[in-house]
Amino acid sequence: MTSPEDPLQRTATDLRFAAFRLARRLRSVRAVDAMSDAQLAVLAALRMHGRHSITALAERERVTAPSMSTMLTGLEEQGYVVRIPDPDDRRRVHVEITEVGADVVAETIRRRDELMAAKISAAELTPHELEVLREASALMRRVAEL
Amino acid sequence: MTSPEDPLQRTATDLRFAAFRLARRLRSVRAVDAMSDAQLAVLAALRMHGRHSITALAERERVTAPSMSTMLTGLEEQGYVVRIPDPDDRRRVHVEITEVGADVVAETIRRRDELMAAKISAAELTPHELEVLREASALMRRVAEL
DNA sequence: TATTGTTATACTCTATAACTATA
DNA sequence: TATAGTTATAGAGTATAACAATA
Repeated sequence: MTSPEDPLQRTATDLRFAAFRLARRLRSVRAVDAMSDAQLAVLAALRMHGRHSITALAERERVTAPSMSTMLTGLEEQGYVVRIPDPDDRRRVHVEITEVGADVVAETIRRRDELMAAKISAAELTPHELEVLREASALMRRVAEL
Repeated sequence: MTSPEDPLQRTATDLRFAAFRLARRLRSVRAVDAMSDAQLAVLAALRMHGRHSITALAERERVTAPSMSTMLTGLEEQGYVVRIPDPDDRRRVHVEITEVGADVVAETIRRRDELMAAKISAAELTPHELEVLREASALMRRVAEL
């Protein structure tokens, strides 16, 4: 067990709070107003990791296959993804992001990075503080993957 | 404008990505399975900032008043909040978190901190790296508030 | 008239259960 | 039989429009 005074536990609490705050603030920035977080997360996964079967995509996003299926129908109707039948296994479907879909993700990321950069700039950090944030980013990714 | 090689812009991108990753991973931890992120956010706001009018709470959570009203009805039925009529202005209602509601928030935070601490521990960080995360947490909060 | 909150209605995201098609 | 995906149905959270009560 860890006590509240344990530096590790204190760091955990601080980091949990800070990451939530920052993520929440950034999440409100979108390229397309009508796009939900759930839809954006699916597009981002497809853009980063390439085509997925419905089942694989559902597992990655931690939703059920029927939920993913209906969400994909919506994304497909809006032209952000395409369903591609698998020629070797006719039960399967590959889902791929379209150019338009990828553009929406790229533009959203661009706007979020822009906001993030504006905030960091406004904070007038010292070179040391900037370096701390850089190092911490890498550590946070490492910690999150465990 | 900033270029992609700009250290500030690079830090912004790294930090945006890391904060999202970490927050997403933590968000999946709950004290009560049936509780949604939206409900938890409302309870956390009430616990941290005290009683709110419906309008004020809707603004804080960036949803419309009707959305907040229906969500509160659900939370009230589950015993997590109470509506208290304002004696001086009979249009207004104050929303307050109950002890049960506060316990749910506290337990959720406890579990998330526990997970966070376990991950940091598993990462076997050096004292320097731990200190970097601590400093960065404070900087991130400062940046997020701007 | 303006403000505070609710009700009516509709759409999306989520789930579970039941189904179809294919392996 | 098992697997991949869809359809049917229901509940929660979101919105806008229309409304009631009060200031």
